[in-house]
Amino acid sequence: MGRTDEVFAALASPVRRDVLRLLLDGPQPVQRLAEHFDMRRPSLSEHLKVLREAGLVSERRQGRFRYYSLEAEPLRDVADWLTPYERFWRAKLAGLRDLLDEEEL
Amino acid sequence: MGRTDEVFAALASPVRRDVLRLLLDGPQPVQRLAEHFDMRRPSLSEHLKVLREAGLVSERRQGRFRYYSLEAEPLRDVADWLTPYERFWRAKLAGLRDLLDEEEL
DNA sequence: TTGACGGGTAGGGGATTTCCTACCTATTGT
DNA sequence: ACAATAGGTAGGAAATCCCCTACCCGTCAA
Repeated sequence: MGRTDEVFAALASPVRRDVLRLLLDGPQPVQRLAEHFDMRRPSLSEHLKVLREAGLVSERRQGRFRYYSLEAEPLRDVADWLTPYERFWRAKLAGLRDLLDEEEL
Repeated sequence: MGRTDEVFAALASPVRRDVLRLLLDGPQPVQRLAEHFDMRRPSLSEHLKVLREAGLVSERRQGRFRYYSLEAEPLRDVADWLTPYERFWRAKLAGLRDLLDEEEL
């Protein structure tokens, strides 16, 4: 599994996407993140592990707390992957779909 | 599972992302798509089903062929989801550039 | 020092994924 | 009409995912 694969796989879970959204407000300890989820803490720990291994979060230990921070850089891969499709949904919005269809066949 | 969930889940598979990439060249029958994958056709059919249910492809029957087309519009959800993170990876890049500039001194 | 707290790991169970082979339908060419 | 072709569905096996409980370590406070 390449790194981009891991990033897309990590984003496949709504829980993990929610974690990233929460981290937009800044680094937070696990407990605070856990308040937002209806699951036991070890399960959240595993989600954090997936995010860590995809490079999407980092942790900083401080006393008995572990602050998790957003690492958005791998998301650039997603944005880059998305680029070639952009013109297609823009075309759709502009009502140019018929034109595209003619081009295609 | 909401629609955005389905889209992210569909993109989690490298095979399905490859299918979308192939469809950038225009609608194609299943056979032609299958040439690019090391798997039996029914397995590919199931991947196509996942893409269909996520709204990422559509099919048009013509004779005994089924032409699959890219439907990029749901990808806009992904792009929208990405937006709030953009400034973070830009910040990171700027930081790296600053570091490099310092080193160059 | 001892308990409580923050948070990770181990291991298991059920659900889901992903591949397979076998089979089915619809269309086309002979 | 019949065989071949395009491609979907059925059902099963293996792997993976996601949640759980039980347990572990490190840190802080009494």
